[in-house]
Parts: sequence; C-alpha cells; structure tokens
Amino acid sequence: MSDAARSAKIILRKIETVFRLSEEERQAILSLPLTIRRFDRGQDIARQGDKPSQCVLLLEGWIARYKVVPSGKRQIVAIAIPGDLPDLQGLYLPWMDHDLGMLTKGIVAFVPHGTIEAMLGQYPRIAKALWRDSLVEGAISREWVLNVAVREAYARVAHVLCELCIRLRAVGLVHGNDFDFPLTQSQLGEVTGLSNVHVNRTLMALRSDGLISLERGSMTIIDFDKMMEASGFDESYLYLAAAA
Amino acid sequence: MSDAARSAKIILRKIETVFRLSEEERQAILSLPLTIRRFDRGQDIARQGDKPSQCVLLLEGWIARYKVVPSGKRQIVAIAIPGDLPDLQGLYLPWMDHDLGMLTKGIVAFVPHGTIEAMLGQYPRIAKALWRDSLVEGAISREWVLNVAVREAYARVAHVLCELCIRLRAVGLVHGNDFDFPLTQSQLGEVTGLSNVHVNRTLMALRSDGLISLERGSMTIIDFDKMMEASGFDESYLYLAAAA
DNA sequence: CGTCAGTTTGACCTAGTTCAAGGCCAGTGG
DNA sequence: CCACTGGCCTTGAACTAGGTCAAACTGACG
Repeated sequence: MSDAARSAKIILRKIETVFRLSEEERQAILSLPLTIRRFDRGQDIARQGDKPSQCVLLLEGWIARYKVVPSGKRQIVAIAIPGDLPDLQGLYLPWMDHDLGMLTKGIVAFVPHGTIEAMLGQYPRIAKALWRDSLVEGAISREWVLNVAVREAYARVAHVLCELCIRLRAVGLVHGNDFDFPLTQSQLGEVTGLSNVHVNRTLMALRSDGLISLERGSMTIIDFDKMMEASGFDESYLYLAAAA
Repeated sequence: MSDAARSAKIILRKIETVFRLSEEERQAILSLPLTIRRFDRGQDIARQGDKPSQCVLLLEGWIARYKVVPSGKRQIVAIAIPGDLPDLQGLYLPWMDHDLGMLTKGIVAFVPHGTIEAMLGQYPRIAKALWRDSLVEGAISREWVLNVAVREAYARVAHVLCELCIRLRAVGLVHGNDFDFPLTQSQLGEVTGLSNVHVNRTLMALRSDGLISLERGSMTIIDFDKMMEASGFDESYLYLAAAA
C-alpha cells in the first residue's frame, strides 16, 4: 500500500469511528494535499516555541509529546500512535508549548493549516469530529494526571499498558493480545514519572505475576482482567465506543 | 450587577481575549438562554457517568474536576475559575469521565447543548474560539502531568500557585499580588498529589523563604520572580497573550 | 463554652531514587 | 568468523522525599 493510500485509510477510520461520512466529505478528506516524510527513531518533528503552519498526521510509528524541566528531567506528556493528530492544537494555538519527537522510526503526513481550515469551514461535521478528537486527547491527559499523581508504580505502569493496548487495538495494531511495544524502560519511565530502575523492577513484577510478557519489543498482555484490576483501569475516558 | 449581566460580561471577556466580536456575534452570545444556580462549597454539579445536556459556565467561585481511584484517593485533575467552561467537552463527548464539584460556594450558568450548537453553526468564529479554549485546557492538563510527574513538592506547589495567580489575573481577580485562595491544604494536596501534611510543610517553607503569604484564604505572592524560578514556571502554555 | 474543620508539628516508616556494577544482545569492523 | 562497542536490561545496596499516624493548636460559629 502506498503512503498516500495508507494515510487516507487511517484518517478516514479515525473520523468514521465518530460517524459515517458522506461521499462528498470523504472526497474532501482524500483530496487534502499531504507531504509525507519519514523520520528516524529519536528525531524531533517540532520544538517548543515553533510556530507550526502544518498539522501532523501520524501514519506509522509512535510519537511522544514531551516537556523538559530546568533540572534536565524529561517528561512525556502524551503518546501518539498511528492515526493520531498529535499537533491538531497548532491549528488554533500560535506556538508549541512542548516538543514533538519520534519514539520509533515512522512515517508522518503534513497538512497545511490553510487547507484544513478551508475544509473545516465547508464541512462542519468534519470540524466537529476533529474538535471531538481534541477533547478526547484532553480526557486522556487528565487520566494521566491521575495516573502519575495517585497510583503507585505497579498500578501506574499497568495502567499505561492497558491504555496503549486498547488504543492500539482500535487502530488494528493488536493481534490477539500481542502488540509491538517500542519503548525502552527509560522512556516508559519518562511516561510514568518513574526512574528506569524502578520501571525495570515493576515490569519484572508484572511478568512474574503472570500479567504481561515483554521481550524484544513485543508485548503480550497475558491477563487483561488482572491488569485492569491491578491498575483500576476503566476505558470510558477513551470514548472509543461513543459514536456521537 | 445581576447574575445575567455578570455572566454576559464574563463570557464576552473570555472570547474577546481571542478576537473582537462583531455586534451580531455579541448579540448571539448575549441572547443565549441561561439557567443560573447557586451552589454550596463541596456540592457536586455533575458526576462521572452522567450524560450532560447542558454546558456549565462558571460565574463565581472555583470548581474542581476530579477523579477517584479505587483506593479512595481523590485527585483534582483541573480547576475552573470564573469565566471557565469546565464542561465544554460534554457538548461532543457523551458521558462524564470525571466528577465536577464546587471548591467554594459559587454561581453557575447552565446553557443547553442545543442552543450552543445552533450558535456555533451560525457563527463559526465563536466555534473557533471555544475550540481554542478546549485546546488551552488540554495544554494546561499536560503541564499538570509534567508538574506532578517530575517536580519536587516545593516547585510543584509553587507552580500551581503561579498558574492560578496568572489565570485569576486574566479575569480581574488579582489585585496587586493578592487574591482569594479558597483551597484547604488537603485540597491543595489533591491538586498536587501530595499529602496534606506535606503541603503544610511546603507552604511553611514558601512562607519562610518570603515567597508567599497566606492567611485565612488570602494569598499574596510576595516575590513572583522567585516563585517562577523555584517552580520553573513559564506561562506560555496558558496562551493568554495569544490572540489568533 | 463546646464543637468542628482546618492547620501545625513531631516521630517513624516506606516507596521509589540514586549510584554502581554486571550482563546481554545486535551491529560493526578487522 | 571473531572481537569490540554501545544500548539496553538487570540487580544490589544505600539513601531520601514524602507518606502515615498521632496529637496539639487555632479560630469560626452556634
């Protein structure tokens, strides 16, 4: 499949989880002018302070939105997976308040703000779908606040894994209970606010309790029920089953 | 000033920080049908799982959006101050993923989703302003993730105080460097993910370092520069100086 | 004057950090 | 084909920020 075809499929899937599009709306989306670029693992896509003029649609790989604190500590404040629009906010907010970097190598499509705005003006239902998408992103951020603020390490790590599994499943990237998990333990520490050492011990505990298996970038959630129970996971904040 | 007049003033101020409204747009907002209600401190406005049919506009007092974890711990994931629309997401997301409760007594205006949607359809610039508002809310959540994940208690508490001071100033609720601060130390603990005991010790430290003064609900930021330095505060994520 | 909610302080405890050292692989170059 | 290197993972030991428990203190309010 070509990159353009893939991107079309991905963006349509995203919006059509919210509602069926008309043929006209579908065409409007498919005729958006895309610039497709490949990025390497670790490469930055945009930096804090940038004034973006294009939106980012992630086709393949994982992206981190992260912030750095004067002490040098880095915190990943959101993870984007294929199909996500990790910089939709750039459309209406004039500068980046965080960095955007690849967690893996990947493929990204850029769409100029102008063409998106034109499309939104003409097709209000698409605007509504994207607005909704940014609201879900906000809901995820709030759950992350909860996660790092009150859950102990074991539950916290388990919660992140549950969320990623469910989100990846929604875009067809989970087979059975297996999915690619490209984060290093240090990166998982930057997600959870834990040290890499403690992430390691926590993963070891999850493994020896028979909840997960993780080797060479391949994750299996062996017992999803126990994972949900251990982490207090409730997927309703992801709004996946919520066609409007 | 009547509640209706107050609500008009507040909502217009909010939107007009983004751009000047036309007389027609202004009228559309002023003629929204409002139901105004008073709430007591501690009263809940909406609960997790509710399917809201109205939006909430906060006229007076503070609102917390909070989540509860099975262990019983409560986390405040966002604070709304006068002029905020703490449940704008209800417009497009079908259920509440968190609770909404008063941190103080206050006055709230409810607006039916239907009338808002009608207005947004007719006045796209208003839609854009509200969308933008929900994007800023997302940016604040991400900063909170950073705050609770990586900052130590002293910086973390100071950061919350800086943010609230700036946001309150933007709606005219800071005089000099003084503002009403109605949170108990336990509630501040629920914001920062710290125990009430440690919040107390941290506030004592901030006081004795001459950064703040806080007595009987009245906060003074004595040295804002030092507060910013201590907490690594950078207001750009609030997008207050960012007319589109 | 008693009560109740919130604040302050002390003493002890623990989850998670930090530092340090090995181990394991995959890729590279001789 | 093997040795070397560099990320990443794993483990141990010592340390600390912040939690928990408990008690005293303050002020507002009926």
